[in-house]
Amino acid sequence: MGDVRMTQVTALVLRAISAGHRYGFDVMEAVGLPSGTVYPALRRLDKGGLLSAHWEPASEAHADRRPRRRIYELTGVGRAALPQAEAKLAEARERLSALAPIRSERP
Amino acid sequence: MGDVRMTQVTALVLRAISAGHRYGFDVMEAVGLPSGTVYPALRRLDKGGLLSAHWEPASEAHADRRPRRRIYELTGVGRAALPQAEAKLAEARERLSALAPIRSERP
DNA sequence: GTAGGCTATGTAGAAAACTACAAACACCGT
DNA sequence: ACGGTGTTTGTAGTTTTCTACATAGCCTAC
Repeated sequence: MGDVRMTQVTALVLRAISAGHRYGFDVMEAVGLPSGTVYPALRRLDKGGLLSAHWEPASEAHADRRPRRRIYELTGVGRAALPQAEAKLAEARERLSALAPIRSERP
Repeated sequence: MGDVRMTQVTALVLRAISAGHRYGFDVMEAVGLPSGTVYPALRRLDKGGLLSAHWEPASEAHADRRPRRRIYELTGVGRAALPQAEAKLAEARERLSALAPIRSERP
């Protein structure tokens, strides 16, 4: 339950979960990042207490004819961290769109 | 002159230089990233041959009453890499704004 | 029965990015 | 002479992210 650094990736993953994307592969597709980035981020958020995780019942996987998924849900702490995540994303969005005008030197 | 990986940060720095922000501190302000991120990125771009660097003449710094600046310019290779950089930034912008809708399962 | 194609989770090792600091120069105030 | 503010460049050490796999379940086709 150490504290989690709110990076761009963790913010994206947290938002994806809050939007209803409940397992790793789905989050990967939603945010467009590879498994080697998403799964470690999910684990950090889990260990940090912002997410809780459990394996779906084998019956569901069997009914859908696919491997079992690991289901993530927002915790209270995770929900409380959402505004901070959105702030981080807004900050990043600004960085990408806005480029400060060139300072005129020695006018 | 090894090849440089086009990351979000290197793309931002490259764009800042192409927009006329010619030294490290200026790039830092333009892109809103700390020195510990920007200076290593500048060095990678320099070593990769996308930028060329030189110290401004001491006379200019003295005239403006400040420490000397290290001036960066786009090389031909750097200019050629700009579209790739913009593509990377567009990709990142999309990731931040768009969140894929939730897949309905077992309809 | 094994090869191939999805789905799904995961890891090892390298590269990059972040935090926190250091250092130097120029000035101003006391 | 010293501390403070501002500009500019930089580094050390840690954490995060990326690339490139690996593994496994479940299915279809050969």
